[in-house]
Amino acid sequence: MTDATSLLSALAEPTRLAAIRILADGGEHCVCELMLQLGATQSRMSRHMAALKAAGLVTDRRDAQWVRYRMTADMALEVRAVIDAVLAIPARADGLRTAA
Amino acid sequence: MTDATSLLSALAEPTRLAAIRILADGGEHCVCELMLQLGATQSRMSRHMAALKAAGLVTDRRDAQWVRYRMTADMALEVRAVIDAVLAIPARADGLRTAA
DNA sequence: TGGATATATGCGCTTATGCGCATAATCGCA
DNA sequence: TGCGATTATGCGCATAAGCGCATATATCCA
Repeated sequence: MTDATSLLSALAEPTRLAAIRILADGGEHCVCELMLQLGATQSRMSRHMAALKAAGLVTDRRDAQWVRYRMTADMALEVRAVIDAVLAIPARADGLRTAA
Repeated sequence: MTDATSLLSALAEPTRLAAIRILADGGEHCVCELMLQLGATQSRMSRHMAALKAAGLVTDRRDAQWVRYRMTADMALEVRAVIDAVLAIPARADGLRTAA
């Protein structure tokens, strides 16, 4: 799973990458917040987060009726380095909402 | 074109990533060499290289009947950083030949 | 228990992606 | 000019990916 291709595939989608950008603040974010900020449908957002989770990039935690996502803590250094390098690339209108 | 998503998409394919690994030595490599080392069909290899070229990651140069590919020299620093980070991830049997 | 909120998932559809096959295009050389 | 070697490309096909819609599931609260 630490193979580069699956990592890159997980990141190579605008909405997913935008979600990673949000989670990069180190905090927890529920699906509802992510879908609002990214202007995504509920099912769409849910599935994309599931994909990121399957790739091992994020972790989820149930909190009452919410599911809080956060970046995986114990990530391989090489993987984390790739993510950091990717985030260093200025974000386009990747999957932004009103961009405000 | 410097947007992260297209960069990641270009890299998120085993054969293409394996080609980048080969080109990372800084030298020039013809399609014939790449297809041999990676065990890819001629048309397949040609198209993948075209994809990398379209993404701005490689440059081609006609040399007699050969087309020599090499990593793009004047690449954005952020892009180069991503590539380097990706290459730091140990290669699986990505698209290797006899692995010998 | 019942309703409201939040998230996940089955299903079908549309589009994108990767592939092989055959063929065209390019170039060197006899 | 004609042939061999190398690379690109048109075409059709199979599969993967992303999406919306509806529905199921989980949790809280009255």
